[in-house]
Amino acid sequence: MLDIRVRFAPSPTGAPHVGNIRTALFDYLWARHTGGKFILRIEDTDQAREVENGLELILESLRYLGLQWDEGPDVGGAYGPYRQSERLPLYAEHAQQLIAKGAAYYCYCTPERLEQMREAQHARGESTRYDYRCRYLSPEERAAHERAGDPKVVRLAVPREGKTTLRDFIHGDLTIANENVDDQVLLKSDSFPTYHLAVVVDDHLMKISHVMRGDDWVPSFPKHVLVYQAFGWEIPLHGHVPMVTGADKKKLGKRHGSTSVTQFRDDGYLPEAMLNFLVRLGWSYDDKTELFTREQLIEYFTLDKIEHAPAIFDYGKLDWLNGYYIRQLSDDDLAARMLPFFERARLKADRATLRALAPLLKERIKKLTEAVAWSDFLFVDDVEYDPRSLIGKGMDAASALAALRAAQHVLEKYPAFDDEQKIEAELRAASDQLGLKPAPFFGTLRVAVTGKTVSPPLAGSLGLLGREKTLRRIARAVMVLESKQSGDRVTG
RNA sequence: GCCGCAUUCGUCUAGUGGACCAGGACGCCGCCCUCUCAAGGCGGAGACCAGGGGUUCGAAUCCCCUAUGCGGCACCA
Repeated sequence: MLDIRVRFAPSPTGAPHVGNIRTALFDYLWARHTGGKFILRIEDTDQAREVENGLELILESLRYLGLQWDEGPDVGGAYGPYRQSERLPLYAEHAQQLIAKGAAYYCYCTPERLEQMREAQHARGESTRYDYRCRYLSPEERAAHERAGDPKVVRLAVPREGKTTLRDFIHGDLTIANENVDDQVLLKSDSFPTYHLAVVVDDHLMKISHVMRGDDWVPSFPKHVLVYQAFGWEIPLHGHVPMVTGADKKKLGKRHGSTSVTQFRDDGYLPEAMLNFLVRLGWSYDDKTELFTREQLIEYFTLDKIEHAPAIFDYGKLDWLNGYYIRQLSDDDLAARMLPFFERARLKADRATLRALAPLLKERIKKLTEAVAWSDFLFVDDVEYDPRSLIGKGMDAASALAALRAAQHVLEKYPAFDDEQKIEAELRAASDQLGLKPAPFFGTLRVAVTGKTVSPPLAGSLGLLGREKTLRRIARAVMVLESKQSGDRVTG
């Protein structure tokens, strides 16, 4: 039985994208499912595109989702280093071997020349590709370039005939005619490898058993297969996972909304919801199950259930899932997870209050960020609102005033608001006595106390707000209505 | 332009020749519950399985063609 070793190999060019991280999830699940190893390798071979905190963003994203890696740049492992920029000699050496085997050659073409070449090809309506100029250089010409010290790259010598096939465990056999494959650069003039050399060398050296990557890599598989064959290496199992797209079916990008994993974290999405959502983009277990715990995913995940076609990232369904997982949280847990969002909003929310608030918000919020807007009235001195909203539908200023005074009477009797059920019952009775339906009665009280027309259940909210603030706010609302009434009389 | 991949309700998907006049979930609509908002319960609309040819007693499922969409065509990954 072969040792399962799968790797996630991002390049540190920015915050990891949900599409990429979905692939990482598949990698992780496959490793855990099989008892294999999940390896993190950093493909930092493009110095120009690298971002300073790129590595940190990758690690953060993986940690947020709990995709723990077994080998990687920070934890090491038997096949390191795990940063390609630290493996340069390896690539140079292997490029050398390919040249010796006649599978690759030095190319002295300048970027300017290549640019002109492509322009000309484009003008002629041809597909752009290297024109083989340096592939067939005479020994003399080659020596001249060497003597002149011209910068050079190493290019793969792709056969001009035949075709190359890759057995893909998601798509089946993929085949591309060699005549359509470019003589790709393998080693750049700055002595860094390109992706095409580095992946093959590293996947082989790191004994990777399964290569999973996005569908957008399909067109370049022949280059990799050819390199494997030139070395005489066994080709790992490959699977090209379908793309994750926006609603317009185009590759997910900034214009589609949030796309980076860390952004979702900051927007208040739970890792368990993200995990569940991401895995269902391109993978399913059966015809009924939508909800999966991490443990279940590890148990159920198999490669044969991966979808072939691209999937649209449905933000609405993610919200539903997130709401579902929030409802499953214990009050303590929810409180702990909400805390940072209140801190970020500069509200002095203490753990105990949040813990008591949790059951009230649990079934009302879809994201942790929403907790703040629902409950900020608890953590400020006073609330602002449009006085007109004190008067509900079917009410007038007089009835609203009566409702508030009745509430005042009821609430003043209680030294503490701890018996919510009893308070609610009494408020209801008071409302009844005034001949008001509960809706307008509680509505007026709600605005007076929370400043909102929508809030968590009132009795619970009053309990959390406390007697002093509650009564103060009601008294203020009474004054507002009184002055409004007298004002009405004066002007009317 | 060339090459490649894909195509089941709006969306994510189940489906691998008969159990499918196509099942589940999100969303949507209605009802119930209800102090607001949710959550929850119940019910409903929604896919001639991209189109056209075959193969077969029988096709969403196999083959061919077409269409459409997407992806790739760098000394980027």
